[in-house]
Amino acid sequence: MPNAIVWFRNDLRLNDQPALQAALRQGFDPIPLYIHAPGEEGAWPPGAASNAWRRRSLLALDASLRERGSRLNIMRGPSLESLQRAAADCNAEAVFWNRRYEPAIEQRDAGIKRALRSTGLRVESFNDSLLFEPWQVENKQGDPYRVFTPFWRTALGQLRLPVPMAAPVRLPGVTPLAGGLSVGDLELAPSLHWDQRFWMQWTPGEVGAQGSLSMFIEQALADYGLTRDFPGQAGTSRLSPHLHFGEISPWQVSRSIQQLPEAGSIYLRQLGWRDFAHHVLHHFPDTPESNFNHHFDDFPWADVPEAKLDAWRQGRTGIPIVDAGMRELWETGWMHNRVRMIVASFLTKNLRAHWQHGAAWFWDTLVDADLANNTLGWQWVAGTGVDAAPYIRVFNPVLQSQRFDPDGDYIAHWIPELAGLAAIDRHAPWLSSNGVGGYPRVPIVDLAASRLDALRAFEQVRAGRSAI
DNA sequence: TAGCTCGTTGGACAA
DNA sequence: TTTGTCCAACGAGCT
Repeated sequence: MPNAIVWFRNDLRLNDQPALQAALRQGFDPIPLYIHAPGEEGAWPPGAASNAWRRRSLLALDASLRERGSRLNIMRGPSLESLQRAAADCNAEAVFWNRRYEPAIEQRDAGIKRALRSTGLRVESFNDSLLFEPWQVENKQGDPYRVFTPFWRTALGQLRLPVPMAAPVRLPGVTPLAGGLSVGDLELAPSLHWDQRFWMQWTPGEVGAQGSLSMFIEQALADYGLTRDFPGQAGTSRLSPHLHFGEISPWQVSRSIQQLPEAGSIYLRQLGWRDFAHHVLHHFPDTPESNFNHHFDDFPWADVPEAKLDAWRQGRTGIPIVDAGMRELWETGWMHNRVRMIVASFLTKNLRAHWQHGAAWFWDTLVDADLANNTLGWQWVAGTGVDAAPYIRVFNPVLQSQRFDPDGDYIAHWIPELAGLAAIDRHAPWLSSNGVGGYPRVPIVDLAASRLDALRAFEQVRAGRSAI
């Protein structure tokens, strides 16, 4: 049988794997290949937490390929040269991969496709990661959407899930490519081993992804609409890193949650946000670097001292719900979505730091760091992004804490210094006369005063806009 | 074309 | 303690 290279990227699975299935269906022996080329990701090479996850996911993929008689070949970039070398080495007639949508990667892949085709190779790419690719949904004017709800209404009307593609039981054997590396050679593990505790609650790879999905459906899906906002409860799917690395397909998730149509449709909407983020990133490729809403280009961000940014990063702001979230992030590589909004609002509204400070920290520390989602989320909270709200919304972290962590369990879990306080005092310990150990006695910023400052700064943008 | 509706996740305050 | 109303009036998307 002729050979075809299956270029694995962010699709580290064997079920529902369109590129792999295409190779098999077209009568090729698949040669699985992963190429390490962080320098090709533009301004956004993967962060430390992403690398730590990817290392384990690659090991898991290699193991399941070996169980089936194949193996994962690993090379170091540049990608085009690696593909050409690999193709020559194994006499491949075709190259298949699944698409990515980061602007730098889209551009790179288009060039690679042209170059490989010009040498006579068959090259095909597929969607493996989205319910709707960015160009499949458009409004009645033929333009991209800028508001989620109309995007999702249109998208849902077109939703067709593909037939499941089971992982192949056996795969043809593979002769190792010349110059092939091992996963260890890529040096993806953090040098400080700060990720050690991550793996008590995460299992990167396809098996771990299937486990997360099963656990979510058995234990949390039925109450998803009620409990997803409460960070102290296990009410969310925790599928985000698995989806980011393509360890599970959005189609399988979508099919599975339909067991419970009502709760399922609420969760499906979250997958819709994922698609919408990719839609926005594709059509507005400069948004990782600049404001989606250019009226904010003159917004008076504060020049926040590094010490205060560090207090935010390290969970020492003196606002318990903020610090609990930042410590959860540092210790697990993940943060509950409700708390992401709270810490982001605190950084961009109360400290009035540019949202890019936050986006950069999340990018480095989240195991689910995803350029589309990270950019959309930060710009949304900062008010510079896709949200047509006519006035600025400043989260009050104390109110959010009282509403969504009413018993203070989440705070007590991540901030042991405060566990001795009565639940009611954990939201704003500076109001309590009881000791709080080494925890900051007062917040690094006055919430009421900084809120008014943020509203005034926003007013400036509005005034500037109407003057134009 | 012009007008209408409504927008993931809010806060403050009055009743 | 809980619930309702206003905030101040943008702009995307549809009809």
